[in-house]
Amino acid sequence: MRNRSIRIERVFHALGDSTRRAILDRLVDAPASVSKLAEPLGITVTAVMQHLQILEEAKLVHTEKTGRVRTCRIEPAGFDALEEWVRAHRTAWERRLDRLGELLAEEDAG
Amino acid sequence: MRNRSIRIERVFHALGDSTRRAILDRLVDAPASVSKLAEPLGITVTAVMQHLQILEEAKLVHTEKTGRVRTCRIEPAGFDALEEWVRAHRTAWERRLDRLGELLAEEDAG
DNA sequence: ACAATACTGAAGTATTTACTTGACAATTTC
DNA sequence: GAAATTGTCAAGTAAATACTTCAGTATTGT
Repeated sequence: MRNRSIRIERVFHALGDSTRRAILDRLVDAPASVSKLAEPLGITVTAVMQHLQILEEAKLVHTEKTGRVRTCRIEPAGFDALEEWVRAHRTAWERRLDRLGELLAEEDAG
Repeated sequence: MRNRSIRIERVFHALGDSTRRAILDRLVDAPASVSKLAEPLGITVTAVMQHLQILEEAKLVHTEKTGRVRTCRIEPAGFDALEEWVRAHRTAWERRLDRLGELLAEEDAG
């Protein structure tokens, strides 16, 4: 079994904010420094740092500081966890509908 | 082109709360009334109503009132939008990594 | 008709959250 | 080594959010 222990809680919390999603949108194109991320968002570097912390906890972003600049990149683990969650819920729901369908078919036949 | 106009904004906002996710978990198993949803959550029916409104706006849940009871069911549209978003972001990111790989390979060769 | 059930609406509260400011630390660059 | 760049820390604020209570309104059962 793969390490699925990334708390989906954190992933959803992280993605629940539009600024953080904007950060992800940006990082999908290319890695960026904290100040480069802040610039188009019109918020302070401090604010971006706070968002980055949440994104890191959700394993949606990985950051690394070399010298005085912190480089931020997409990390796929959080996305994996999210996709997994959606898939699990959808299939559970579809299975139920199938069972329901069978029951109705039986009723019709009987 | 399919109807993708469900605001992903709303989907993420809806899923950003653990009580709402618990409601979804419950509805995946079976449809339920508002009071049945409230019972195991230990919150008032009013609170559940407020959550349901948000889940409906995100098209994750559909509710329908017949008589005095409102029945709540999973609606797949919101899940579709979510899956779509994850996939789009992942592929964009992977495409970039591929381009980067090619560039590095060229550098090595040259 | 009356009581019980199931939800709805308005209004209030306490906490969380996104953001700021301002002071500071660590690199680069000149 | 002085000055600019880039990030970090602590503390504060205003708005959003998840709840609550209480007072209704339909609908159903006796």
